[in-house]
Amino acid sequence: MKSEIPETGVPITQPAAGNGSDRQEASLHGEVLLRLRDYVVEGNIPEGARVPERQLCEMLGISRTPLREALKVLAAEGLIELLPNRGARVRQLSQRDLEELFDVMAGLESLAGRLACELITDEEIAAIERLHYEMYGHYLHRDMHGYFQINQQIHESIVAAARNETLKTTYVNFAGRIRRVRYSANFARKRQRWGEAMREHEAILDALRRRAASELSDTLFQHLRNKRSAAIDHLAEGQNAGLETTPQGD
Amino acid sequence: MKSEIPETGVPITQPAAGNGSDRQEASLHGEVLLRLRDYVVEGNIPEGARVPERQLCEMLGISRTPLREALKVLAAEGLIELLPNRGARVRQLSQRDLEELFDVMAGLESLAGRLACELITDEEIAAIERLHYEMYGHYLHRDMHGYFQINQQIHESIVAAARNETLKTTYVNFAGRIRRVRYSANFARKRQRWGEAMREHEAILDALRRRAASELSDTLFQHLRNKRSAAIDHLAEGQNAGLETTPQGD
DNA sequence: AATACAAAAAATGAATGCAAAATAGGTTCT
DNA sequence: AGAACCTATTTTGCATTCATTTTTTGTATT
Repeated sequence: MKSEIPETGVPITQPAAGNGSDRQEASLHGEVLLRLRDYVVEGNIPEGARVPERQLCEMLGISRTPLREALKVLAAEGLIELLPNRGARVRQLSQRDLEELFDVMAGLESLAGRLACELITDEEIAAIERLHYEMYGHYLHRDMHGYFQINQQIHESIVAAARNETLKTTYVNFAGRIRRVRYSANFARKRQRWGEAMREHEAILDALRRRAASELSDTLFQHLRNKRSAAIDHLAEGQNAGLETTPQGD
Repeated sequence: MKSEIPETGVPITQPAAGNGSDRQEASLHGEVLLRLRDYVVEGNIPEGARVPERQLCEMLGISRTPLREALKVLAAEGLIELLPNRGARVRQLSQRDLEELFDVMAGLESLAGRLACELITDEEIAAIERLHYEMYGHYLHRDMHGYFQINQQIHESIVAAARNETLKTTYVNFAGRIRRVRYSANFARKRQRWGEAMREHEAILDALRRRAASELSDTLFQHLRNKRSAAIDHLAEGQNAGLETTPQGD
Protein backbone atom coordinates (compact mmCIF):
# COMPACT_ATOMS: atom_id res chain seq x y z
CA MET A 1 0.00 0.00 0.00
CA LYS A 2 1.71 3.10 -1.18
CA SER A 3 -0.33 5.95 0.26
CA GLU A 4 -3.61 5.11 -1.31
CA ILE A 5 -6.76 6.32 0.37
CA PRO A 6 -8.74 3.64 2.17
CA GLU A 7 -12.20 2.98 0.80
CA THR A 8 -14.69 3.84 3.48
CA GLY A 9 -17.00 5.49 1.04
CA VAL A 10 -20.71 5.41 1.31
CA PRO A 11 -22.10 6.87 -1.91
CA ILE A 12 -24.40 9.83 -1.64
CA THR A 13 -27.57 8.02 -2.53
CA GLN A 14 -30.09 10.38 -0.99
CA PRO A 15 -28.71 13.91 -1.08
CA ALA A 16 -31.09 15.41 1.48
CA ALA A 17 -32.68 12.40 3.08
CA GLY A 18 -32.34 11.40 6.69
CA ASN A 19 -28.72 10.35 6.78
CA GLY A 20 -28.13 10.48 10.50
CA SER A 21 -26.52 13.87 10.33
CA ASP A 22 -28.81 16.79 11.04
CA ARG A 23 -27.41 19.10 8.41
CA GLN A 24 -29.18 19.19 5.09
CA GLU A 25 -27.79 20.52 1.87
CA ALA A 26 -29.81 20.72 -1.27
CA SER A 27 -27.01 20.76 -3.81
CA LEU A 28 -24.76 17.88 -4.58
CA HIS A 29 -21.79 20.19 -4.41
CA GLY A 30 -22.66 21.22 -0.88
CA GLU A 31 -23.17 17.68 0.25
CA VAL A 32 -19.87 16.61 -1.26
CA LEU A 33 -18.14 19.54 0.38
CA LEU A 34 -19.42 18.61 3.82
CA ARG A 35 -18.66 14.94 3.39
CA LEU A 36 -15.22 15.49 1.99
CA ARG A 37 -14.30 18.08 4.60
CA ASP A 38 -15.20 15.71 7.41
CA TYR A 39 -13.42 12.93 5.63
CA VAL A 40 -10.23 14.94 5.49
CA VAL A 41 -10.56 16.46 8.96
CA GLU A 42 -11.04 13.05 10.48
CA GLY A 43 -7.73 12.05 9.04
CA ASN A 44 -8.93 9.36 6.65
CA ILE A 45 -6.41 10.37 4.06
CA PRO A 46 -2.72 10.16 4.93
CA GLU A 47 -0.83 13.44 4.88
CA GLY A 48 0.55 14.35 1.52
CA ALA A 49 -1.17 11.41 -0.10
CA ARG A 50 -2.20 11.90 -3.67
CA VAL A 51 -5.94 11.76 -4.09
CA PRO A 52 -7.08 10.75 -7.56
CA GLU A 53 -10.30 12.50 -8.48
CA ARG A 54 -11.63 9.37 -10.07
CA GLN A 55 -11.36 7.40 -6.88
CA LEU A 56 -13.13 10.06 -4.84
CA CYS A 57 -15.86 10.25 -7.45
CA GLU A 58 -16.48 6.54 -7.20
CA MET A 59 -16.38 6.71 -3.45
CA LEU A 60 -18.99 9.43 -3.37
CA GLY A 61 -20.90 8.23 -6.37
CA ILE A 62 -20.78 11.48 -8.29
CA SER A 63 -19.16 12.96 -11.36
CA ARG A 64 -16.02 15.02 -11.36
CA THR A 65 -17.59 18.44 -11.68
CA PRO A 66 -19.05 18.86 -8.19
CA LEU A 67 -16.08 17.05 -6.72
CA ARG A 68 -13.63 19.45 -8.27
CA GLU A 69 -15.64 22.40 -7.01
CA ALA A 70 -15.48 20.98 -3.50
CA LEU A 71 -11.75 20.41 -3.82
CA LYS A 72 -11.19 24.03 -4.78
CA VAL A 73 -13.07 25.15 -1.69
CA LEU A 74 -11.19 22.81 0.60
CA ALA A 75 -7.97 24.15 -0.85
CA ALA A 76 -9.11 27.68 -0.10
CA GLU A 77 -9.84 26.57 3.45
CA GLY A 78 -6.31 25.30 3.76
CA LEU A 79 -7.12 21.64 4.31
CA ILE A 80 -5.70 20.37 1.05
CA GLU A 81 -3.44 21.78 -1.61
CA LEU A 82 -3.91 21.66 -5.35
CA LEU A 83 -0.83 21.22 -7.47
CA PRO A 84 -1.34 22.32 -11.06
CA ASN A 85 -1.89 19.30 -13.28
CA ARG A 86 -0.86 17.03 -10.45
CA GLY A 87 -3.97 16.73 -8.39
CA ALA A 88 -4.99 17.32 -4.83
CA ARG A 89 -3.15 16.17 -1.80
CA VAL A 90 -3.81 16.55 1.87
CA ARG A 91 -1.92 19.53 3.10
CA GLN A 92 1.14 18.60 5.06
CA LEU A 93 1.48 20.82 8.08
CA SER A 94 4.99 21.53 9.19
CA GLN A 95 5.75 22.13 12.83
CA ARG A 96 5.94 25.80 12.02
CA ASP A 97 2.49 25.69 10.41
CA LEU A 98 1.11 24.14 13.56
CA GLU A 99 2.70 26.75 15.75
CA GLU A 100 1.15 29.43 13.58
CA LEU A 101 -2.23 27.76 13.70
CA PHE A 102 -2.15 27.47 17.46
CA ASP A 103 -1.20 31.10 17.81
CA VAL A 104 -4.05 32.21 15.59
CA MET A 105 -6.42 30.04 17.58
CA ALA A 106 -5.06 31.60 20.73
CA GLY A 107 -5.66 35.03 19.26
CA LEU A 108 -9.21 34.16 18.28
CA GLU A 109 -10.07 32.78 21.71
CA SER A 110 -8.41 35.70 23.34
CA LEU A 111 -10.60 37.97 21.24
CA ALA A 112 -13.64 35.89 22.06
CA GLY A 113 -12.98 36.33 25.77
CA ARG A 114 -12.55 40.06 25.38
CA LEU A 115 -15.81 40.39 23.48
CA ALA A 116 -17.64 38.00 25.76
CA CYS A 117 -17.00 40.31 28.70
CA GLU A 118 -19.16 42.96 27.07
CA LEU A 119 -22.44 41.10 26.88
CA ILE A 120 -22.20 37.79 28.65
CA THR A 121 -25.06 37.11 31.07
CA ASP A 122 -24.83 35.77 34.59
CA GLU A 123 -26.64 32.66 33.40
CA GLU A 124 -24.04 31.99 30.74
CA ILE A 125 -21.28 32.40 33.27
CA ALA A 126 -23.10 30.07 35.61
CA ALA A 127 -23.34 27.49 32.84
CA ILE A 128 -19.61 27.76 32.22
CA GLU A 129 -18.99 27.40 35.93
CA ARG A 130 -21.02 24.20 35.97
CA LEU A 131 -18.95 22.89 33.09
CA HIS A 132 -15.84 23.87 34.97
CA TYR A 133 -16.80 21.86 38.03
CA GLU A 134 -17.84 18.94 35.89
CA MET A 135 -14.44 19.09 34.28
CA TYR A 136 -12.85 19.25 37.68
CA GLY A 137 -14.59 15.99 38.49
CA HIS A 138 -13.08 14.35 35.43
CA TYR A 139 -9.73 15.75 36.47
CA LEU A 140 -10.03 14.18 39.92
CA HIS A 141 -11.01 10.86 38.39
CA ARG A 142 -8.18 11.09 35.91
CA ASP A 143 -10.74 10.75 33.11
CA MET A 144 -8.86 12.31 30.28
CA HIS A 145 -11.50 11.76 27.64
CA GLY A 146 -14.25 13.35 29.72
CA TYR A 147 -11.97 16.16 30.73
CA PHE A 148 -11.01 16.88 27.17
CA GLN A 149 -14.59 16.94 26.00
CA ILE A 150 -15.79 19.37 28.66
CA ASN A 151 -12.72 21.47 28.13
CA GLN A 152 -13.69 21.88 24.51
CA GLN A 153 -17.24 22.80 25.52
CA ILE A 154 -15.94 25.53 27.78
CA HIS A 155 -13.89 27.09 25.05
CA GLU A 156 -16.81 26.85 22.66
CA SER A 157 -19.06 28.51 25.23
CA ILE A 158 -16.69 31.44 25.47
CA VAL A 159 -16.64 31.79 21.70
CA ALA A 160 -20.42 31.61 21.65
CA ALA A 161 -20.64 34.28 24.35
CA ALA A 162 -18.68 36.63 22.12
CA ARG A 163 -21.83 36.91 20.00
CA ASN A 164 -19.91 37.19 16.78
CA GLU A 165 -20.84 34.73 14.06
CA THR A 166 -17.94 35.77 11.86
CA LEU A 167 -15.53 35.01 14.65
CA LYS A 168 -17.22 31.71 15.38
CA THR A 169 -17.05 30.59 11.76
CA THR A 170 -13.38 31.45 11.55
CA TYR A 171 -12.74 29.70 14.82
CA VAL A 172 -14.43 26.53 13.62
CA ASN A 173 -12.42 26.59 10.42
CA PHE A 174 -9.09 26.77 12.21
CA ALA A 175 -10.21 24.23 14.77
CA GLY A 176 -10.83 21.84 11.88
CA ARG A 177 -7.34 22.25 10.51
CA ILE A 178 -5.85 21.44 13.87
CA ARG A 179 -8.28 18.65 14.53
CA ARG A 180 -7.03 16.86 11.45
CA VAL A 181 -3.60 16.70 12.98
CA ARG A 182 -5.01 15.78 16.35
CA TYR A 183 -6.89 12.86 14.83
CA SER A 184 -3.88 11.72 12.91
CA ALA A 185 -1.36 12.01 15.68
CA ASN A 186 -3.78 11.18 18.48
CA PHE A 187 -1.92 13.40 20.86
CA ALA A 188 -3.34 14.08 24.25
CA ARG A 189 -2.43 16.58 26.87
CA LYS A 190 0.50 15.63 28.96
CA ARG A 191 -0.50 14.47 32.41
CA GLN A 192 1.78 16.98 34.06
CA ARG A 193 0.03 19.84 32.28
CA TRP A 194 -3.27 18.92 33.87
CA GLY A 195 -2.95 20.67 37.18
CA GLU A 196 -1.53 23.73 35.51
CA ALA A 197 -4.37 23.81 32.99
CA MET A 198 -6.93 23.53 35.77
CA ARG A 199 -5.44 26.51 37.56
CA GLU A 200 -5.45 28.50 34.34
CA HIS A 201 -9.08 27.65 33.82
CA GLU A 202 -9.85 28.96 37.26
CA ALA A 203 -8.11 32.21 36.42
CA ILE A 204 -10.12 32.40 33.22
CA LEU A 205 -13.38 31.93 35.08
CA ASP A 206 -12.36 34.50 37.62
CA ALA A 207 -11.61 37.13 35.01
CA LEU A 208 -14.84 36.29 33.25
CA ARG A 209 -16.88 36.74 36.41
CA ARG A 210 -15.38 40.17 36.87
CA ARG A 211 -15.83 40.95 33.18
CA ALA A 212 -12.16 41.95 33.13
CA ALA A 213 -11.77 42.03 29.36
CA SER A 214 -8.07 42.76 29.03
CA GLU A 215 -7.13 40.38 31.78
CA LEU A 216 -9.27 37.60 30.34
CA SER A 217 -7.77 38.22 26.93
CA ASP A 218 -4.28 37.82 28.37
CA THR A 219 -5.14 34.78 30.44
CA LEU A 220 -6.79 33.00 27.54
CA PHE A 221 -3.91 33.73 25.22
CA GLN A 222 -1.39 32.44 27.71
CA HIS A 223 -3.48 29.35 28.39
CA LEU A 224 -3.60 28.52 24.70
CA ARG A 225 0.07 29.26 24.33
CA ASN A 226 0.86 26.70 26.99
CA LYS A 227 -1.39 24.21 25.26
CA ARG A 228 0.49 24.90 22.09
CA SER A 229 3.81 24.05 23.65
CA ALA A 230 2.50 20.78 25.02
CA ALA A 231 0.95 19.79 21.72
CA ILE A 232 3.94 20.70 19.61
CA ASP A 233 6.29 18.89 21.93
CA HIS A 234 4.15 15.81 21.86
CA LEU A 235 3.87 15.92 18.10
CA ALA A 236 7.58 16.31 17.66
CA GLU A 237 8.18 13.23 19.79
CA GLY A 238 5.60 11.30 17.81
CA GLN A 239 7.15 12.26 14.51
CA ASN A 240 10.57 11.26 15.67
CA ALA A 241 9.27 7.92 16.86
CA GLY A 242 7.55 7.22 13.53
CA LEU A 243 4.14 7.16 15.11
CA GLU A 244 1.47 5.39 13.10
CA THR A 245 -1.77 7.17 12.37
CA THR A 246 -4.85 6.23 14.31
CA PRO A 247 -7.85 7.59 12.44
CA GLN A 248 -10.50 6.65 14.97
CA GLY A 249 -8.58 7.75 18.00
CA ASP A 250 -9.76 10.50 20.27
CA MET B 1 -30.40 50.33 -14.60
CA LYS B 2 -31.65 47.61 -12.37
CA SER B 3 -28.53 46.34 -10.65
CA GLU B 4 -26.77 44.93 -13.65
CA ILE B 5 -23.03 44.59 -13.54
CA PRO B 6 -21.16 47.14 -15.62
CA GLU B 7 -19.07 45.72 -18.43
CA THR B 8 -15.48 46.57 -17.70
CA GLY B 9 -14.28 43.19 -18.73
CA VAL B 10 -11.00 42.55 -20.40
CA PRO B 11 -10.99 38.92 -21.53
CA ILE B 12 -8.24 36.69 -20.30
CA THR B 13 -6.40 36.43 -23.55
CA GLN B 14 -2.95 35.60 -22.25
CA PRO B 15 -3.31 33.66 -19.00
CA ALA B 16 0.25 34.07 -17.83
CA ALA B 17 1.62 36.78 -20.07
CA GLY B 18 2.81 40.15 -18.89
CA ASN B 19 -0.45 41.72 -17.89
CA GLY B 20 0.81 44.49 -15.69
CA SER B 21 0.22 42.57 -12.52
CA ASP B 22 3.17 40.70 -11.13
CA ARG B 23 1.27 37.64 -10.01
CA GLN B 24 1.23 34.71 -12.36
CA GLU B 25 -1.13 31.83 -12.24
CA ALA B 26 -0.82 28.85 -14.51
CA SER B 27 -4.37 27.61 -14.39
CA LEU B 28 -7.33 29.36 -15.86
CA HIS B 29 -9.23 28.77 -12.68
CA GLY B 30 -6.60 30.54 -10.62
CA GLU B 31 -6.47 33.48 -12.97
CA VAL B 32 -10.24 33.79 -12.94
CA LEU B 33 -10.25 33.60 -9.16
CA LEU B 34 -7.77 36.44 -8.81
CA ARG B 35 -9.47 38.60 -11.38
CA LEU B 36 -12.92 38.02 -10.02
CA ARG B 37 -11.88 38.55 -6.42
CA ASP B 38 -10.36 41.91 -7.26
CA TYR B 39 -13.36 42.75 -9.35
CA VAL B 40 -15.68 42.14 -6.43
CA VAL B 41 -13.43 43.67 -3.78
CA GLU B 42 -13.10 46.84 -5.80
CA GLY B 43 -16.83 47.19 -5.70
CA ASN B 44 -17.52 46.82 -9.41
CA ILE B 45 -20.65 44.87 -8.72
CA PRO B 46 -23.43 46.53 -6.71
CA GLU B 47 -24.32 44.89 -3.42
CA GLY B 48 -26.86 42.15 -3.71
CA ALA B 49 -26.79 42.35 -7.48
CA ARG B 50 -27.41 39.16 -9.30
CA VAL B 51 -24.42 38.02 -11.28
CA PRO B 52 -25.37 35.90 -14.28
CA GLU B 53 -22.71 33.31 -14.95
CA ARG B 54 -23.08 33.76 -18.68
CA GLN B 55 -22.24 37.42 -18.52
CA LEU B 56 -19.14 36.84 -16.42
CA CYS B 57 -18.07 34.09 -18.78
CA GLU B 58 -18.27 36.45 -21.72
CA MET B 59 -16.54 39.16 -19.77
CA LEU B 60 -13.64 36.88 -18.93
CA GLY B 61 -13.74 34.92 -22.14
CA ILE B 62 -13.98 31.50 -20.55
CA SER B 63 -16.46 28.69 -20.13
CA ARG B 64 -18.63 28.17 -17.12
CA THR B 65 -16.64 25.41 -15.47
CA PRO B 66 -13.66 27.40 -14.19
CA LEU B 67 -15.91 30.34 -13.44
CA ARG B 68 -18.17 28.28 -11.25
CA GLU B 69 -15.17 26.90 -9.41
CA ALA B 70 -14.00 30.42 -8.71
CA LEU B 71 -17.47 31.43 -7.52
CA LYS B 72 -17.54 28.58 -5.05
CA VAL B 73 -14.23 29.72 -3.61
CA LEU B 74 -15.32 33.34 -3.38
CA ALA B 75 -18.42 32.19 -1.58
CA ALA B 76 -16.27 30.27 0.87
CA GLU B 77 -14.27 33.43 1.40
CA GLY B 78 -17.43 35.29 2.26
CA LEU B 79 -17.35 37.78 -0.59
CA ILE B 80 -20.37 36.49 -2.42
CA GLU B 81 -23.20 34.17 -1.60
CA LEU B 82 -24.58 31.36 -3.69
CA LEU B 83 -28.30 30.80 -3.56
CA PRO B 84 -29.30 27.33 -4.68
CA ASN B 85 -30.53 27.43 -8.26
CA ARG B 86 -30.65 31.20 -8.10
CA GLY B 87 -27.13 32.19 -8.82
CA ALA B 88 -24.43 34.20 -7.15
CA ARG B 89 -24.84 37.61 -5.70
CA VAL B 90 -22.46 39.95 -3.98
CA ARG B 91 -22.82 39.43 -0.31
CA GLN B 92 -24.78 42.17 1.33
CA LEU B 93 -23.21 43.10 4.61
CA SER B 94 -25.56 44.27 7.27
CA GLN B 95 -24.39 46.79 9.81
CA ARG B 96 -24.08 43.92 12.26
CA ASP B 97 -21.89 42.01 9.79
CA LEU B 98 -19.63 45.01 9.54
CA GLU B 99 -19.37 45.37 13.27
CA GLU B 100 -18.42 41.72 13.49
CA LEU B 101 -15.86 42.06 10.75
CA PHE B 102 -14.26 45.08 12.38
CA ASP B 103 -14.08 43.27 15.69
CA VAL B 104 -12.41 40.27 14.14
CA MET B 105 -9.96 42.56 12.38
CA ALA B 106 -9.30 44.24 15.70
CA GLY B 107 -8.67 40.87 17.26
CA LEU B 108 -6.28 39.86 14.49
CA GLU B 109 -4.29 43.07 14.72
CA SER B 110 -4.28 42.85 18.45
CA LEU B 111 -2.85 39.36 18.12
CA ALA B 112 -0.35 40.57 15.56
CA GLY B 113 0.89 43.20 17.97
CA ARG B 114 1.21 40.70 20.76
CA LEU B 115 3.21 38.32 18.60
CA ALA B 116 5.26 41.08 17.07
CA CYS B 117 6.62 41.99 20.49
CA GLU B 118 8.32 38.63 20.70
CA LEU B 119 10.62 38.89 17.71
CA ILE B 120 10.45 42.34 16.20
CA THR B 121 13.85 43.91 15.54
CA ASP B 122 14.96 47.44 16.32
CA GLU B 123 15.23 48.04 12.59
CA GLU B 124 11.62 47.07 12.02
CA ILE B 125 10.53 49.36 14.80
CA ALA B 126 12.60 52.15 13.34
CA ALA B 127 10.94 51.62 9.98
CA ILE B 128 7.52 51.85 11.59
CA GLU B 129 8.60 55.00 13.39
CA ARG B 130 9.61 56.54 10.08
CA LEU B 131 6.21 55.67 8.68
CA HIS B 132 4.64 57.20 11.74
CA TYR B 133 6.39 60.53 11.27
CA GLU B 134 5.61 60.50 7.58
CA MET B 135 2.01 59.99 8.50
CA TYR B 136 2.23 62.81 10.97
CA GLY B 137 3.32 65.04 8.12
CA HIS B 138 0.25 64.11 6.14
CA TYR B 139 -1.82 64.79 9.22
CA LEU B 140 -0.37 68.29 9.57
CA HIS B 141 -1.01 69.00 5.89
CA ARG B 142 -4.52 67.64 6.19
CA ASP B 143 -3.67 65.18 3.42
CA MET B 144 -6.21 62.51 4.12
CA HIS B 145 -5.29 60.27 1.22
CA GLY B 146 -1.61 60.19 2.12
CA TYR B 147 -2.43 59.72 5.76
CA PHE B 148 -4.72 56.85 5.04
CA GLN B 149 -2.18 55.11 2.87
CA ILE B 150 0.64 55.30 5.40
CA ASN B 151 -1.74 54.31 8.13
CA GLN B 152 -2.46 51.11 6.26
CA GLN B 153 1.25 50.49 5.78
CA ILE B 154 1.83 50.78 9.50
CA HIS B 155 -0.83 48.24 10.30
CA GLU B 156 0.51 45.92 7.64
CA SER B 157 4.00 46.29 9.07
CA ILE B 158 2.78 45.18 12.46
CA VAL B 159 1.08 42.16 10.95
CA ALA B 160 4.25 41.35 9.05
CA ALA B 161 6.31 41.66 12.22
CA ALA B 162 4.16 38.99 13.82
CA ARG B 163 5.95 36.48 11.57
CA ASN B 164 2.89 34.36 11.11
CA GLU B 165 1.86 33.64 7.54
CA THR B 166 -1.39 32.04 8.60
CA LEU B 167 -2.35 35.15 10.48
CA LYS B 168 -1.35 37.36 7.60
CA THR B 169 -3.41 35.40 5.09
CA THR B 170 -6.44 35.57 7.33
CA TYR B 171 -5.89 39.25 7.89
CA VAL B 172 -5.72 39.95 4.17
CA ASN B 173 -8.90 38.00 3.59
CA PHE B 174 -10.88 40.00 6.12
CA ALA B 175 -9.33 43.24 4.96
CA GLY B 176 -10.67 42.43 1.50
CA ARG B 177 -14.19 41.94 2.75
CA ILE B 178 -14.12 45.30 4.46
CA ARG B 179 -12.38 46.99 1.59
CA ARG B 180 -15.26 46.14 -0.67
CA VAL B 181 -17.55 48.14 1.54
CA ARG B 182 -15.02 50.92 1.84
CA TYR B 183 -14.79 51.20 -1.92
CA SER B 184 -18.51 51.17 -2.32
CA ALA B 185 -19.37 53.61 0.40
CA ASN B 186 -16.21 55.66 0.03
CA PHE B 187 -16.19 56.45 3.68
CA ALA B 188 -13.27 58.28 5.14
CA ARG B 189 -12.25 58.82 8.68
CA LYS B 190 -14.00 61.64 10.34
CA ARG B 191 -11.84 64.72 10.67
CA GLN B 192 -12.45 64.89 14.39
CA ARG B 193 -11.15 61.37 14.81
CA TRP B 194 -7.80 62.37 13.35
CA GLY B 195 -6.17 63.84 16.39
CA GLU B 196 -7.42 61.00 18.51
CA ALA B 197 -6.11 58.43 16.05
CA MET B 198 -2.70 60.07 16.00
CA ARG B 199 -2.47 59.89 19.78
CA GLU B 200 -3.48 56.26 19.69
CA HIS B 201 -0.80 55.56 17.15
CA GLU B 202 1.75 57.13 19.43
CA ALA B 203 0.64 54.89 22.24
CA ILE B 204 0.94 51.90 19.92
CA LEU B 205 4.47 52.84 18.96
CA ASP B 206 5.36 53.39 22.56
CA ALA B 207 4.14 49.96 23.63
CA LEU B 208 5.90 48.41 20.67
CA ARG B 209 9.22 50.02 21.58
CA ARG B 210 8.95 48.58 25.06
CA ARG B 211 7.79 45.22 23.67
CA ALA B 212 4.88 45.42 26.07
CA ALA B 213 2.83 42.64 24.52
CA SER B 214 -0.32 42.78 26.61
CA GLU B 215 -0.42 46.55 26.57
CA LEU B 216 0.10 46.70 22.82
CA SER B 217 -2.60 44.12 22.34
CA ASP B 218 -5.02 46.26 24.33
CA THR B 219 -4.04 49.49 22.67
CA LEU B 220 -4.38 48.05 19.19
CA PHE B 221 -7.73 46.54 19.95
CA GLN B 222 -9.05 49.79 21.35
CA HIS B 223 -7.68 51.74 18.41
CA LEU B 224 -9.47 49.46 15.95
CA ARG B 225 -12.60 49.58 18.03
CA ASN B 226 -12.65 53.34 17.76
CA LYS B 227 -12.09 53.07 14.03
CA ARG B 228 -15.02 50.73 13.90
CA SER B 229 -17.33 53.20 15.56
CA ALA B 230 -16.32 55.96 13.18
CA ALA B 231 -16.75 53.76 10.14
CA ILE B 232 -20.06 52.32 11.19
CA ASP B 233 -21.43 55.72 12.06
CA HIS B 234 -20.35 57.12 8.73
CA LEU B 235 -21.80 54.18 6.89
CA ALA B 236 -25.11 54.45 8.69
CA GLU B 237 -25.34 58.13 7.71
CA GLY B 238 -24.52 57.30 4.12
CA GLN B 239 -27.12 54.59 3.97
CA ASN B 240 -29.77 56.86 5.38
CA ALA B 241 -28.92 59.56 2.90
CA GLY B 242 -29.06 57.14 -0.04
CA LEU B 243 -25.43 57.64 -0.88
CA GLU B 244 -24.47 56.57 -4.37
CA THR B 245 -21.63 54.16 -4.89
CA THR B 246 -18.30 55.45 -6.03
CA PRO B 247 -16.32 52.49 -7.32
CA GLN B 248 -13.15 54.38 -8.08
CA GLY B 249 -13.04 56.29 -4.85
CA ASP B 250 -10.01 56.26 -2.58
C1' DA C 1 -57.62 46.11 -15.41
C1' DA C 2 -55.89 42.86 -12.30
C1' DT C 3 -55.10 38.24 -11.00
C1' DA C 4 -54.22 33.45 -11.97
C1' DC C 5 -52.59 30.14 -14.79
C1' DA C 6 -49.66 28.17 -18.48
C1' DA C 7 -46.10 27.93 -21.80
C1' DA C 8 -41.58 29.60 -23.32
C1' DA C 9 -37.11 31.20 -22.38
C1' DA C 10 -33.25 31.47 -19.62
C1' DA C 11 -30.27 30.12 -15.96
C1' DT C 12 -28.42 26.76 -12.95
C1' DG C 13 -26.49 22.01 -11.48
C1' DA C 14 -24.28 18.16 -12.91
C1' DA C 15 -22.44 14.66 -16.40
C1' DT C 16 -19.91 13.81 -20.35
C1' DG C 17 -16.38 14.60 -23.88
C1' DC C 18 -11.95 16.12 -25.48
C1' DA C 19 -7.23 18.00 -25.61
C1' DA C 20 -3.07 18.63 -22.98
C1' DA C 21 -0.13 17.30 -19.39
C1' DA C 22 1.84 13.92 -16.37
C1' DT C 23 2.90 9.28 -14.98
C1' DA C 24 4.06 4.56 -16.01
C1' DG C 25 6.05 1.10 -18.73
C1' DG C 26 8.97 -0.69 -21.95
C1' DT C 27 12.86 -0.39 -25.17
C1' DT C 28 17.31 0.97 -26.74
C1' DC C 29 21.85 2.39 -26.11
C1' DT C 30 26.08 2.79 -23.58
C1' DA D 1 23.08 -3.42 -15.39
C1' DG D 2 21.86 1.27 -15.48
C1' DA D 3 20.60 5.51 -17.71
C1' DA D 4 18.18 7.81 -21.35
C1' DC D 5 14.56 7.95 -24.42
C1' DC D 6 10.28 6.98 -26.46
C1' DT D 7 5.47 5.24 -26.31
C1' DA D 8 1.08 4.05 -23.94
C1' DT D 9 -1.92 4.87 -20.26
C1' DT D 10 -3.76 7.63 -16.87
C1' DT D 11 -5.07 12.01 -15.00
C1' DT D 12 -6.06 16.62 -15.10
C1' DG D 13 -8.22 21.15 -17.01
C1' DC D 14 -11.63 22.97 -19.50
C1' DA D 15 -15.51 23.05 -22.85
C1' DT D 16 -19.72 21.26 -24.06
C1' DT D 17 -24.05 18.98 -23.44
C1' DC D 18 -28.16 17.59 -20.91
C1' DA D 19 -31.69 17.71 -17.40
C1' DT D 20 -34.04 20.72 -13.82
C1' DT D 21 -35.35 24.61 -11.87
C1' DT D 22 -36.39 29.31 -12.04
C1' DT D 23 -37.85 33.39 -14.32
C1' DT D 24 -40.19 35.61 -17.81
C1' DT D 25 -43.72 36.17 -21.10
C1' DG D 26 -48.19 35.52 -22.83
C1' DT D 27 -53.00 34.22 -22.37
C1' DA D 28 -57.30 33.49 -20.32
C1' DT D 29 -60.52 34.41 -16.68
C1' DT D 30 -63.03 37.15 -13.34
